[in-house]
Amino acid sequence: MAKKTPETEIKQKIYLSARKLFVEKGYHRTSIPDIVKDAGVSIGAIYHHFSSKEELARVIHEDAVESFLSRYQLYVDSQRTALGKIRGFVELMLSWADEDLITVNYLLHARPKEILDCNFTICTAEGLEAVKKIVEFGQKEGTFKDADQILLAAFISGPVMRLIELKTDGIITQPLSSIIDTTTQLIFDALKK
Amino acid sequence: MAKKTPETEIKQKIYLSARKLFVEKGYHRTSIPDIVKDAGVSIGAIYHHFSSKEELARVIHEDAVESFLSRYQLYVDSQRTALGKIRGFVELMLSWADEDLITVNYLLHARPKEILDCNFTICTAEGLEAVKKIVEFGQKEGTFKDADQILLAAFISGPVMRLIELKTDGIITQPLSSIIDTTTQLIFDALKK
Amino acid sequence: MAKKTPETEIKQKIYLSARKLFVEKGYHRTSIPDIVKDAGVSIGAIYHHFSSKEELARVIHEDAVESFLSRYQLYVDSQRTALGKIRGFVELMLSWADEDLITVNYLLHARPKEILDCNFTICTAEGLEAVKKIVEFGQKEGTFKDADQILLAAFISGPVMRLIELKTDGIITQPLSSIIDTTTQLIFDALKK
Amino acid sequence: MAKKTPETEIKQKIYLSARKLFVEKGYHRTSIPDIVKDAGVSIGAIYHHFSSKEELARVIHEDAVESFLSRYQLYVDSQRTALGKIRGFVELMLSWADEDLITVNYLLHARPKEILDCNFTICTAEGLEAVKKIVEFGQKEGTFKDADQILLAAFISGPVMRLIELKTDGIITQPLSSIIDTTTQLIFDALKK
DNA sequence: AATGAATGAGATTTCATTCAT
DNA sequence: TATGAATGAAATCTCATTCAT
Repeated sequence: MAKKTPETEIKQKIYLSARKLFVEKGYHRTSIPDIVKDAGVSIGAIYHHFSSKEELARVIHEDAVESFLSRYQLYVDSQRTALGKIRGFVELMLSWADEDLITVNYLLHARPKEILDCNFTICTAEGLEAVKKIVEFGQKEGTFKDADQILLAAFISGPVMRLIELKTDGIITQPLSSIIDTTTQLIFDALKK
Repeated sequence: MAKKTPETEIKQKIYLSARKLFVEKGYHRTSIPDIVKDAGVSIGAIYHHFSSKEELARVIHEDAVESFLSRYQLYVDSQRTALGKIRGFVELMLSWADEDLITVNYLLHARPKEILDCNFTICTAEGLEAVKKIVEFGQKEGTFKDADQILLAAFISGPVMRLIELKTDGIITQPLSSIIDTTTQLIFDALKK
Repeated sequence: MAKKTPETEIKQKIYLSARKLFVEKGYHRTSIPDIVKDAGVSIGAIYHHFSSKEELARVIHEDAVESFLSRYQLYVDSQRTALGKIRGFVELMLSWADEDLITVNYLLHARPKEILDCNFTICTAEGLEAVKKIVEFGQKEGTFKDADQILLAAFISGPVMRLIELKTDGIITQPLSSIIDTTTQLIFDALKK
Repeated sequence: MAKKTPETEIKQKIYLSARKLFVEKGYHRTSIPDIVKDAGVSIGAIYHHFSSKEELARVIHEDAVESFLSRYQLYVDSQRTALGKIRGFVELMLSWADEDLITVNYLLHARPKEILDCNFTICTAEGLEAVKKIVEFGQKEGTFKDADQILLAAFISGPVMRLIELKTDGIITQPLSSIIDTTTQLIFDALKK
């Protein structure tokens, strides 16, 4: 498992409650007392383990990015064809969302702008780089269209993100893993020459 | 012009400053004093024109939805082919984003959950319905695949939303209207039989 | 009256309560709720008039310094002999302490170090300069000893400050103005050639 | 040596760091974590050796008083003339300040009001008594003026305290022991008949 | 003796909102 | 209409202290 888990049991409880509440209610509508209630710990314990509410959000976010990147290696880098890589990416995201919708949503929606003054769009940036690498590979392979890489990348991440959103909003009810194949095919249809 | 414009100059100033700040910093990080400063009006003026901060957000949001729907009629409903409707939708969104990125972002990102307790997911709901109508049309026409409508809809809205995000983040620098044709083509390639 | 008085009645109440409490209990043992209770105003009113507790202390302090300087002009600068200036200084401090022990104590004891990170020892600095000017004058006049100016200055301010402290602590019970003459004489005996 | 030194090395470290920080930043701005950092010990160690932060302050203070009193015996009580006693007091204070400015400042400035609810003005009280004894001696001897004893006492302690303050603030840079003679002479000039 | 995780009361400050003018 | 002084609930965070190890 690539997920970095916090050391102590209490730290873990704080971490999980905070992540859940941040996704459910948003960062700003989640107060420290909310986390205290949900995690069943004291205020002091939170500040003992995390220097501030903001730092708590940052740690959660960085863990999610790290988790994404290690899954990416497993599902995408290991594939040797463009189609395989697309399928890997789709499978990574959709099955991960089935398994841990909270973390995936945190990754997709924790808009740093909402939390921090300075933009550290590590999410957008890292996510984009990862997907652009797939596009580059497909173009070198000769499988993909020669259109702008960023545009093509939007056709990989865009539909996947949208599907996860629709699952979160309860509009899609079936497991996302049941539509991995179709999704992969549609993306491929869009990108292939 | 479909945009409902506030009546007085002061109300207009409040409206524009609030919308700008909500997009720039998020709803919760924008305080009434922030709006006072930016708009150069008094606290009293804000509460004279809007009953609460929440109502201010709701008015802005509803205007954006209304604006979207009237543009939808113009660009999409008027089209008589599935391809035409896709092109219309893409053109509507991308040229609108070029023209008024703030409003479009407000529409896409104002997550009601962040603002209100009760979900008034008018955005997601309305947006989804609109796009699903295109899918239905294309399937009736016999042009589109017979896959799940929601899945196909995700291939229309997903990439478009992603492109607007990338423009907002400064990763795409060219006008979005310059990629209307290619985007349309890629969506069509994904959906067509 | 040289004392700058705050504009509104409420601001005035906050100012006076804060000054009283800061002197009585010290800056750090005086909480905002303490001031709220004593002044009979709301928390919000305090923050409406003063940007922070620290600023409240700074304003009080600066007023006291300003008040000191204008009294100094009146009592000391107007005198044309060294003895007259010493008497003026002693009278200024001791009669002021009789009249407004709180302000004088604030001036003498508000150790900026207790309140702020950076030292802005305006009190010490201003006070010292004022007293050093008397010493310079007396040396030019030929009345005072030729010892180090700072040392001589310590014989003007030191006993006066000590007397005010003893009055504050309740060890001296008579009005300080009753010992102006003797105090002046003793200082003069120490400094004169 | 009259100074009661804490028994263990760790207790000593805590004691010295606390005293230094109390003087540097004031009692209230010094937190237990500050002492932990400065002394390089654990929280537990502090509470093992001292029952509370307040007790730590009290022990430091009482040590300083005790140290003062034993020095007083040595420097003042041993003298058999009023002039000798004044010189003894001045030497005691100024050379002690050169040697251990922190302790002396603690003695002079630790305003109990800042620390405790109940006044334990041991400093003011003990200090005053000591100096008043010199005045009594000088009056009995027939050397000193017949003015109020407290007033005369203020001319012994006031200038000395002021000089130490000026040294602490960096306004006096030379060693205070270099001005023992002049200071003695000036005090004597003020008090003598 | 020594540690440091855990506690929770209490501190300062913010900010949406009201209301007298 | 328009103003901004005033309110006070609620937010984040600090810190002296306890206690199991």
